[in-house]
Amino acid sequence: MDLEARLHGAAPSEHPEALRLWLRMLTCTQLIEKQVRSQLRAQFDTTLPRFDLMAQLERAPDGMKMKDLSRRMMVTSGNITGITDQLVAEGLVERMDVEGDRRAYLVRLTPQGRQQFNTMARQHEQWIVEAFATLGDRDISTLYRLLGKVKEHTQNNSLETAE
Amino acid sequence: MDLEARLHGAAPSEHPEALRLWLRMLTCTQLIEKQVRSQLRAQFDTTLPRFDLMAQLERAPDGMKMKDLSRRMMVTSGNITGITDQLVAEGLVERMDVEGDRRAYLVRLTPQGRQQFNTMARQHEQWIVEAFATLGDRDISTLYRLLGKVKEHTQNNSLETAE
DNA sequence: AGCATGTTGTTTAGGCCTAAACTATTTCGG
DNA sequence: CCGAAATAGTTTAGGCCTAAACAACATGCT
Repeated sequence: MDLEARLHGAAPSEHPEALRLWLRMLTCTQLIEKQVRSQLRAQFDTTLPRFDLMAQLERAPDGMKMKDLSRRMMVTSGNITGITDQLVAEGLVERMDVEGDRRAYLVRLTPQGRQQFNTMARQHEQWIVEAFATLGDRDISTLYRLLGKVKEHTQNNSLETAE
Repeated sequence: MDLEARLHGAAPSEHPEALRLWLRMLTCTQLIEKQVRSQLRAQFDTTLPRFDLMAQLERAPDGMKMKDLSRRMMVTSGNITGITDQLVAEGLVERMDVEGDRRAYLVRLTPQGRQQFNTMARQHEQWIVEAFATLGDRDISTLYRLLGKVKEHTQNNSLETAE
């Protein structure tokens, strides 16, 4: 039922708190994400990656290059190719040539895609608000601030190790 | 580069804080998880799901039924079948008949599997400690407590909607 | 006992995701 | 200008994950 009982059976550890926190964080995101995926599927017959890609495009009315989508979504280019293909087939998104660079495409929402995304985004926000409804404004901003530190630290760290 | 700029372009929302928090939380877990996956691959030539399954078994010296693994890891039975097959092929895990129930198996670590897991678990803990190294003990326990509220709330909620 | 119902694990089809190899194009140094 | 290196996107092979259908077995009711 629960991921949070996973490790450190044999080796007595010096920092069990960080590990417990990590497992709890993972459990939370998985629970919420499962909810969101299941609702997207049930109510809109779509998937989270498709929704996420459309969410990126919604903020770029003139379209985005696939490479930029890949960077923003933190996934490989090959992955973007696949998701885009499907959204194109569903008529929600279109590839446009980039003048001045015959390698690249601009991807943008079709009017139908934009309309459908807006409907989904309203629902999506409700699901998320409900997921955190147990927390007060103060708790939410505390969480946001602390996770900000973790995010900065991890991003800097992965730059180092990637070098 | 960053998921945290995803939604609410058109519809002015009433609770943007929860949404921002969610996107940041997702970014954090994805960054850390990518690190862990990449290290598991580089250092031990294995994957996170395999590691997670072994972590479950490490705490159950007499083995676990596949259904219990499925519940604990919050994934489908079919998924457990696949991961177990691979670990069996690698000699890290074994299926044993359950006396009194000819449908089920007990899965447990082989001695080799247990040894390899302990080595990996020590490294894994280090990676996690480093991921949260920017936070003090007090921040960690605050995060842990607040996420505990989210976890309880979401678990209760999913029970309701599943009924 | 006998049958309906539920449970355990497997299989299948399909989507997501990656790393690595590949194609086509652009850019840049000389 | 020309060749080398970099970049954009695609393809491929393979692992993860799900939902749904299925086979084998267990349980419980009458």
